Amino acid sequence: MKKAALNPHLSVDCVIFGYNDHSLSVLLVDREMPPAEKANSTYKDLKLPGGLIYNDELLIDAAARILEELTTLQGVKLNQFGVLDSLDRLSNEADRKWLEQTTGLTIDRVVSIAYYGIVSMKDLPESIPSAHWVDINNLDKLPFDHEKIICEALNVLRQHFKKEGLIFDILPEKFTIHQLQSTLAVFYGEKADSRNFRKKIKKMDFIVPLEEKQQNVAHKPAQLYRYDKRRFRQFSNNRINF
Amino acid sequence: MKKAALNPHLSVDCVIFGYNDHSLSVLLVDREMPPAEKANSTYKDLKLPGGLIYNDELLIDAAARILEELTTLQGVKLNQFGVLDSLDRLSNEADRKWLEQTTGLTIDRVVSIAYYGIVSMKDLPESIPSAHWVDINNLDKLPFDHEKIICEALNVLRQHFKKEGLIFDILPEKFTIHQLQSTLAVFYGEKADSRNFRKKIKKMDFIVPLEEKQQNVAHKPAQLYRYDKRRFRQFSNNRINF
DNA sequence: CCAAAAGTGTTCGTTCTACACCCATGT
DNA sequence: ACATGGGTGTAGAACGAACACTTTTGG
Repeated sequence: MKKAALNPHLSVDCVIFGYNDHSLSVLLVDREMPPAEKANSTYKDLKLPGGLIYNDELLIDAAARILEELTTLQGVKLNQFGVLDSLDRLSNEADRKWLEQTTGLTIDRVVSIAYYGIVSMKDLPESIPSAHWVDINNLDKLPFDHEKIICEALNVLRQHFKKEGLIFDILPEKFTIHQLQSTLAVFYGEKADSRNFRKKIKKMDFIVPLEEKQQNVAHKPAQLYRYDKRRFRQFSNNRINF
Repeated sequence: MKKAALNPHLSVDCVIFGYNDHSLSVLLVDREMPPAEKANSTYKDLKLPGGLIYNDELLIDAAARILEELTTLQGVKLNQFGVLDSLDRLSNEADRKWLEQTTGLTIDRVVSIAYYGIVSMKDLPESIPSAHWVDINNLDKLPFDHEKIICEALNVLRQHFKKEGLIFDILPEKFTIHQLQSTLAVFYGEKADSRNFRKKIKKMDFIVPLEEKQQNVAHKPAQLYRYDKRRFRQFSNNRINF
């Protein structure tokens, strides 16, 4: 029930990372094209979820809305990380026609603002209609500059883990050091020495031990910790040492 | 001689830092307003140089063009660092009218992409018509969110010094360690121990000693160095230790 | 001979790295 | 009893911080 019009010059694109215990994927959506065009395209018909914004809409709200429309995902925390303004983004005639057909507008120039988000694939239904998880290491050719965007998103995301404590957004409220370490490992693709890792963590006073341990696990139950955002903001002079 | 139209939805803003041996300033331009409005405004009539882009223009080209139009500065290397999309950017009626009058367009929503640049004030004419250098520590109230933008620009700039070797863009091709250190000091507002600084620098093999020394200086002539971009890209695993 | 910046080493504390074994629990 | 992850300590290397004096040049 939007009153404002679509803005034919501004779009958003979303890079949604999905992780589980072992792998990291990106969410891509199907692009429907007229069959004639389909034959011509050198690309797979997968793209990042994205689209035009409304004139009375914040970019981040547009990103959330479009993500929901295309993938049904809700409540994903989105972070802006880039701007795409090259003049040849629509140089593929099929791409432009597709946009004009799906929006009903005349499109000449679209600048796109890029967002990324992270979700746990385990918390989601097995499959999402008209969307697909693609492993970060198996990306095929994608339309536009979408590969570059994804790569850039991953870099920014890793920085945000360090600078903004973003990792704690995707951990449960109570977590073990092991969980923290192996979640990080998924995003960095490597696992460091766990003794040294523990030493580091214990020095970070924004990671607070609870008076509580794991229960019902088939091994020595682990100490649980929580993340104290306030202490992080105050104390840390920026940049965690992960 | 542009054929394309102004894009009423997209603008750029430029934060141009000017430095000399001792201080760091930002370039602001006068904003002409009808006298009636002028009386109402709580702001000084200074703003960041910025304006709408043309539809066939890259954002960075627009930024360079607008910077030149408003300040006559040419050839400043510009770096994108932010996006401004809040809905109340034009909630000050005077601001919106000013935009509509100067562009001749109906303006409802403008998203702005922010760029920063750095120039040596010594290399420029004493005064620039209708523009002013304002010391970074003496910023008065500015329209919109321009104060926040400037602050953000400075943070990003400091990061780019470390991550992208940006500092070497503003040093002469042949420079001394002292020059490097005191230039950094202007942007960080502090100067560290020079013995330790030298030790650090000597370990960076992308800072290469030349077979050449200063001449005609009233003190022991200093070793000159150059910056080797290729070695920096290859070797440095990102982030100089300044 | 003075002013001005160049250049140089050592010590001490901190942090980083590499590395191997026993512990508590559920099945 | 075994499988699973939880949890611990130490030694050596690398790094960062603090610190003061001599050198070379031009004026």
